[in-house]
Amino acid sequence: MRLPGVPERPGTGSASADWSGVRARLHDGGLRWTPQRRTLIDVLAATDGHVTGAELVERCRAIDPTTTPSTVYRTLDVLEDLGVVRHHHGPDGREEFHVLPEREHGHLHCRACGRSWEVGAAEVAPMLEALRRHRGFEADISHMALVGRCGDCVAADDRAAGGD
Amino acid sequence: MRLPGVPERPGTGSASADWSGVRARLHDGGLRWTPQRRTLIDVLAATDGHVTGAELVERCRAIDPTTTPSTVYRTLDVLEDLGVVRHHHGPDGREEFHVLPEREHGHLHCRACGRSWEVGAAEVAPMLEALRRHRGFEADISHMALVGRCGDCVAADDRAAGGD
DNA sequence: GACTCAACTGCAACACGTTGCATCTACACG
DNA sequence: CGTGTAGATGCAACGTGTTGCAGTTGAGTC
Ligand SMILES: [Mn+2]
Ligand SMILES: [Mn+2]
Ligand SMILES: [Zn+2]
Ligand SMILES: [Zn+2]
Repeated sequence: MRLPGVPERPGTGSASADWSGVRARLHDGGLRWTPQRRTLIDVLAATDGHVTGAELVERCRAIDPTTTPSTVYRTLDVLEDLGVVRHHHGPDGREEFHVLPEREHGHLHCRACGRSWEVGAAEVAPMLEALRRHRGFEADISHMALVGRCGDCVAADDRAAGGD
Repeated sequence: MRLPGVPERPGTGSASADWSGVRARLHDGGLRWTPQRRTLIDVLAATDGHVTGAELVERCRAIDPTTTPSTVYRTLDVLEDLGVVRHHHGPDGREEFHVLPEREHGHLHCRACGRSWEVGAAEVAPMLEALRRHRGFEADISHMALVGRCGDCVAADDRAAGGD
């Protein structure tokens, strides 16, 4: 029973999602609902797109200054088991989390300009399908992060180097 | 003029390679040949396949106990610029180095059993080619690491779960 | 062999997580 | 509403790198 004065700000937060369900799913697994976990869920609900682990710790501390990194990272592990978040690693190996991805996707990171893009499952499916057929290997698309140079940076380099 | 008593153990070390050339190429770039760099080169020359950064630091310390991590990591950066080593990141984001890869390749890591495999450039070329055509993105194959479950572990899971 | 100076090193501090362990607490049950 | 207990927390120590800076050194030049 939602009060009229407290709109849920639909469209904000990731996917206007079933955060309510998380508590129930924790209980179903014999896990617990704690103040620390609620803090992190609040942060995640207000987050869109990709965010680093360190950034999540910082945002939790903004709500509750007593927040401890180990608790946040352990809770993120739990939430990933639940499928609520997914992580991959940036070019330097640091963790990046995606909250409730609507569609499964991999990641592209440009070393030159630092920007990143999502790449839909369909776009990489042929290769992953080939890996499964040839080797039986089932790759985790969400964890995939390709590093390289984006079109803009390649063009810029070409202009600087070979240009006539 | 190699002495008979000090065989080079051909086949050991990576690619029985042109380590001699490294010193010259450093000089060409205005860089220096130091005892610390020689230690790391000695370690790399005796290494086959993939090895973590931490492991390299440890092996340098075995030769020279005064070895400092920052020097090793900075030298690895230099050597990667020279193309002597390549690195990627394991499932946990830690660095793994490959010494003088004979052929360019990506990496497969099984989350369940921890084993890993190389995947030849040809095997992933179609997808990377598609990325280049559609987006202009040039992915670095050597840095690619796909995480998932290998054929053996998938089969084992299937047997445990669905098996009749 | 001495001079010079950019490249290099070592150190200390930091960033990002992870782990072991003692303590605490959510919550199922009576 | 108490009690018991498995699950969760907080802390301290650790692992893996990275960075700023002051001091050192490789190697080109005379
Ligand atoms: Mn990297
Ligand atoms: Mn990972
Ligand atoms: Zn770019
Ligand atoms: Zn496996």
